[in-house]
Amino acid sequence: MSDTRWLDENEQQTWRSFMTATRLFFDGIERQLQQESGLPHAYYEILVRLSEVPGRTLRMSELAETSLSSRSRISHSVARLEEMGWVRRRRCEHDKRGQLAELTDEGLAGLQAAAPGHVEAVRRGLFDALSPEQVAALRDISDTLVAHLSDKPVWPAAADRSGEATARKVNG
Amino acid sequence: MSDTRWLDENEQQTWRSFMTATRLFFDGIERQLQQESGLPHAYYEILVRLSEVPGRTLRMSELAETSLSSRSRISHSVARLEEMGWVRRRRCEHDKRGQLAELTDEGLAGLQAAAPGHVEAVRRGLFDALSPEQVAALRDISDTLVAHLSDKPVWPAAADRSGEATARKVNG
DNA sequence: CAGAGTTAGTTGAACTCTCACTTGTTGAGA
DNA sequence: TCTCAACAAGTGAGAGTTCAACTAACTCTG
Repeated sequence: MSDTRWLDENEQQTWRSFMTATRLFFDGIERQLQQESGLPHAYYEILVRLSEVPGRTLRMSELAETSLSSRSRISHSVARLEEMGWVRRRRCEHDKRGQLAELTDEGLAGLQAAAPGHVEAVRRGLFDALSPEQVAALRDISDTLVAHLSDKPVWPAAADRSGEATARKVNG
Repeated sequence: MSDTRWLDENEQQTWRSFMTATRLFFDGIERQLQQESGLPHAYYEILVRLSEVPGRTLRMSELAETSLSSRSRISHSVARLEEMGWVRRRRCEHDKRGQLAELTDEGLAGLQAAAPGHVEAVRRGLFDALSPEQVAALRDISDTLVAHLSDKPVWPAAADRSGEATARKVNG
């Protein structure tokens, strides 16, 4: 631990620029969605996932995985979306522990209403700025990072995403 | 508004990959800092900015700008850091509206204690995964985006960052 | 210099997210 | 079959962020 691999000048500047770019960009995305559709980006993504699946229905845990959310977050989010009438919860037939989240017609309509503004924001903030070569490079880099981080994430996943029972056993 | 410039297949996949990569990466950064140092990444950045400036002191609004935070966020964050004894607030001489935020010795020590783990996480999550060419490309892309988004952000800045008085005047 | 408008910073409410804990269910092995 | 670890999901407290409203100080301009 004593010999930290510090960042050199180039890495330092790359890191800061990357951080600044992503903050500026995602803050803008978040604000656009919030203001025009009253929806956090995370909620929008949940709706997208549901809309893309046959039956517009997914188990809570699958929804959590595909939206890169914790189960707890999905519970809270779906509860909120259910209040809005955009998602409906149903019991799971074969596993009584399970719950199914289904996108309602209202939810689909809401998503379709929100989509144009959101897509426009993504285009303006990202693709309008980058050359085709940069877009290709960005995709390559992102794919590399996703592969890298899916295997061994920067930091062990939250206790919430299961495994805490094991940890308890091991530790106590 | 009716002719949305939808994303084509390549853009769609680039966008999703980019989103996934940044989420995975920054979630990891956040978790590492929180667990090892009990600090949100935003707070860490505040400490870094203060540590880099002569006198380890910055006006609240300058701090807000360089940390890409709203004034309100900075107010809350500095209040929290002050409670911890890591930052001290002082009055500003020449502008009685102003407040100066100063990094204390404890704050500097805390930052120095947090740094190695954080830097290691950045390296493991980002630079260990990418080739030198990819790092160069990432820097180029990020610089491009920062320049683009600083000029015309995806979405108008929050009311908090001033200008709402003007808006009120124009609208009313 | 008076008043209008602007700027610096704070505050509180509302909301989301995380973490740790709890409930109820499933399934494998003694 | 009984038992207990593993799993699915929900819950509530605590923390951070945002937004709008507010106070106070500054600065123009007539």
